[in-house]
Amino acid sequence: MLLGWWDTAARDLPWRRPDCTAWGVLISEIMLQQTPVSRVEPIWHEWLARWPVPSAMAASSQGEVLRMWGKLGYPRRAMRLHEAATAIARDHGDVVPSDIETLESLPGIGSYTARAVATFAYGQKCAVVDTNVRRVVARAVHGAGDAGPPSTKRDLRDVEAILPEDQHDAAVFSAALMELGALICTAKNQKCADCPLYTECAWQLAGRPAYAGPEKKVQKFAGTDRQVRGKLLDVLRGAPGPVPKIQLDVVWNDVTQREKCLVSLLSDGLVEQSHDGLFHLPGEGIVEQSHDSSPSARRIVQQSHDGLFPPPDRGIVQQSNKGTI
DNA sequence: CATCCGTGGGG
DNA sequence: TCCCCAAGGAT
Repeated sequence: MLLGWWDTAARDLPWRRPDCTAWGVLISEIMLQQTPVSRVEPIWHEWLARWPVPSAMAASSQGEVLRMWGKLGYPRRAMRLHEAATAIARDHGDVVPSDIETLESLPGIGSYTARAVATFAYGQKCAVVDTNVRRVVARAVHGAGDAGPPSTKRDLRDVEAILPEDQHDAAVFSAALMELGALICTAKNQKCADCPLYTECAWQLAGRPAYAGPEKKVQKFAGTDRQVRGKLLDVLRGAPGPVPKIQLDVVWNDVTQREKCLVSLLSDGLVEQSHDGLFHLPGEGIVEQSHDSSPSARRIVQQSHDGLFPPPDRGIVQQSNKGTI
């Protein structure tokens, strides 16, 4: 069945190897949220080499993490992972927690990721429900063409109901369910002929009826704030240091949307503005050696002016380093 | 519960 | 070309 198929068909991914730490598993799970394996794998290796333990990442700036994140997308994931690393180092002895409740209390870790870490890093027996699993269950168990809208409670119950008794088997089963959804029981162009569940799949036995549920909405991207934010952040990622606002202005014509997105990036902590008016990744502002008695003290250079942002009538964001008026 | 949050590759 | 995603989470 599924366990046998796993032994022969599972991909040899680095975060599945026996010597991979729970920290390595956690990083992979965060990166794999909405991002394909092929793009995650090389970055994952770089991250593990650079930050072998959570405290190592906690010691780096957020900007450094964002740079290493590169273009994996949804950079808030990187910010939250940095936050989580800080909390793990500070509150959990630099050890990734193993219980679902504690994991879920960490930023960026929801139901899926908490259960994935508990299962794949610690071998626990618990339901792991992602979009692949929901689709496999919808077909193999319910005979539907695809999963309907998520229903956390019901989805969890469905998977718990089919989990093997044995703890180790259950963990492998969970991984196999996801792998089946990723390789065979895909959303489109599914490879039923190669499926280990072919003879018992409810969908197959029912003649593979088309999906009947509510239509799934496809998110637009072109022209959205998401695209604009991506362009703005890409400028800062590509620059070695703080940049003047004019370099951000050129990436998008619509001034209103551009300003709105810049403000939202500042609000999200993905971008910072120095007192000299330049924009930079978080933690990468201009610093100078302090003249304080304490040798390690550093501070952001401050220039005299009336405030970070100019009065509303002069626009949203300060453009020069001359201060207001 | 619906919407928002990036990105690059495949059909 | 354009459309549709690909191992979610937070609000």
